[in-house]
Amino acid sequence: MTATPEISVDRILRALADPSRKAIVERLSRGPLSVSSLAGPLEITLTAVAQHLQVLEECGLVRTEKIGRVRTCSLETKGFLPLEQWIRDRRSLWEMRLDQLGDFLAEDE
Amino acid sequence: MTATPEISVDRILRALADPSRKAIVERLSRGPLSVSSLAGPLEITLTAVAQHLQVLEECGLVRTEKIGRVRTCSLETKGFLPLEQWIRDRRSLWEMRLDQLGDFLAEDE
DNA sequence: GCAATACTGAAGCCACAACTTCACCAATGG
DNA sequence: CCATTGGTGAAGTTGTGGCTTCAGTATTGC
Repeated sequence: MTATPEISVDRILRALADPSRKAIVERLSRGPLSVSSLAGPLEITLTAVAQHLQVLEECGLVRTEKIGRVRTCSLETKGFLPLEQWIRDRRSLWEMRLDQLGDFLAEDE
Repeated sequence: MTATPEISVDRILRALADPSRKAIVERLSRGPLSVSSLAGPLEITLTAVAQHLQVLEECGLVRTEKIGRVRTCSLETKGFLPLEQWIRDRRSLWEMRLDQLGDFLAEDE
């Protein structure tokens, strides 16, 4: 019933799996930054950072806005929701199954 | 202050970013399965599945036990906790920052 | 005991994605 | 108005990870 349910989870996972992109998300969670100030601490070129930002933006984890010549990037926390929901689904399916099993076994651990 | 804090999140994300491994996790969330029954629906060899399972086991998302010649694989839902915590941390850091901003601005959206 | 099943280990292939470089454009400021 | 800063686009390089094949071991059933 959600908008783009499954595909987005794949893209979010792929996006966050890269160490540079994960680092970008972590830095942005402390507040918005320009592309060049993001590039500083990371040991990669400005171009690479811009490429990462495009991926993060496409999967809804980051929002950017260009004012003058500066592009300001900020975290879109709503972007995490599909992933969080996916994890919850795994757990609830698993526990549902364990309940059925409980009809037969009544053991500890 | 957690056990293996940051490294494990990286490994969990890398593990789940692969479509085959994500599919394995999804199928296992409905209940334990053997390696060969996991391999069936996926269009890859048994060897490939075994390799994926090793990755999933190493990052704590799957537990396996070999009885006789059959290795039974089950989901370890606790394995998701570091990732869930990481997401929560991003959000709370971000919102903390928004609160400070509220001292200056009092706008809607 | 023999065949089939269920997996394991080593080794090699290959596509892709993360990077780079270079050339370029657009704002800003002294 | 020229230099600097901030970013974009295209094109090429390369390492790695996901896959395969093949050969082997161990368990199970007939």
